[in-house]
Amino acid sequence: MAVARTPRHRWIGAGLDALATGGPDAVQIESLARALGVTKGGFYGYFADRRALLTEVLDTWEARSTGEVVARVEDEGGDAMAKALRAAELTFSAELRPIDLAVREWARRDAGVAERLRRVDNARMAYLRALLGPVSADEEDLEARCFVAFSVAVADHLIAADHGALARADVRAAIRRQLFTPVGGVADRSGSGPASVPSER
Amino acid sequence: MAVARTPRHRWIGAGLDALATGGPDAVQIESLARALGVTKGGFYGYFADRRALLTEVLDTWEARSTGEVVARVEDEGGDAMAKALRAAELTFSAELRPIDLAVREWARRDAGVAERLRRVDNARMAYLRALLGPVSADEEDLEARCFVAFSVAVADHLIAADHGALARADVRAAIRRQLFTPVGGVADRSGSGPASVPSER
DNA sequence: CAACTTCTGTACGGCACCGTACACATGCTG
DNA sequence: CAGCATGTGTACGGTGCCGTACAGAAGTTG
Repeated sequence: MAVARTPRHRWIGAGLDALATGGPDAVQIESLARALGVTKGGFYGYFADRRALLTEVLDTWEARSTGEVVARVEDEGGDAMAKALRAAELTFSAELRPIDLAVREWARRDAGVAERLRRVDNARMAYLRALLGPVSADEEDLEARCFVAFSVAVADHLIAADHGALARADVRAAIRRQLFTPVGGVADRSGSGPASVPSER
Repeated sequence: MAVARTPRHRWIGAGLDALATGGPDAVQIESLARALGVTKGGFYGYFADRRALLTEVLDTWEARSTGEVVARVEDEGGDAMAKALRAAELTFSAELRPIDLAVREWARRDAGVAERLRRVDNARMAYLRALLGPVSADEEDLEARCFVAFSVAVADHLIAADHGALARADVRAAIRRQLFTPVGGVADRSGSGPASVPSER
């Protein structure tokens, strides 16, 4: 048996890279083959067609974004808050974030992708609720805090504006403090509190 | 002189539609021609090539997103707050928002587009600062409020999560109240206050 | 109405990608 | 080492899009 230089997972990995940098249209078989230093000869032994690859790429992203994150977090242990923070950190890591943004854009045009994203986002939002519940006044306040945290995390790399004398990290830190300030409490200005909006890893 | 059935602005309009729904890759000359019920025969009389069209599509978007918005706002009059709110409403209208999202994704891969987006976002952020300045404690608080408002507006249609018993509009309304609550003040729960995060038009 | 200007349809060559077919090489296995 | 299974390179036909060339239609102007 000839050894496989380019097994399934390498094609999927290359597909994830292409998706992250160029969107779904950039996931092209011949293009991936060039990136892998191969021709497309072996591709069709693993996948029926391009669509099948895209499905598996999404499967992999979904698994990494939920199951694997949960597994790593549970493995590392800690209290509920530490776990939720670590999960957010892993979810918006430098590797996963570009894929996340590409999937969001993709979901605007593909109902199937939108449904996957809904599942994943709901799972993530559940983590956030567990984290921010203790400091929130009621359900409405909790949802508002969660949605703000999620929105800032998603939009951070999509908004190009400057902030005068402040750096983007300063703005994120200020938002983070407000999100973790209990209702009626005084803002904790002491510095690096818990980070629901993770900085670059 | 034969009358032009398909003048410049119609090609640009079709290009904007394609950009909004499918991203820059979907702006294809023969595809636009089909959408216009024409062949590409006349296209190259107006534009040197596809790249030239994309440039003019971006020019048009930039003008509409800044200049035309300002012009309409100034024309309608009102105090500073009313003007800023109207500007936000126009900026995230149903026609402009999909283009806005497509441009943001595009900017991740194209430095020229990123530079345009930076100009536009800075102009928009200046409006927001004028609006939220009076209720903010200091520059950091102001930037945090502006960035939250901007992030929620951008990410609203990119996040697929549900909110339990609440509707997304409820969550947006709660965030809006907090953004407009002066420092140390009590949240105004009376209902429809000013809308920095515009609802669907 | 005739000549002219301008826009549009059609046809073409080139290129890139998809998916198929098949020959070949590579390294197990008896 | 012979035989075989499997992954890979190469070649091909089909399709869709880009950009060019040109002929003809449509409307304008004298």
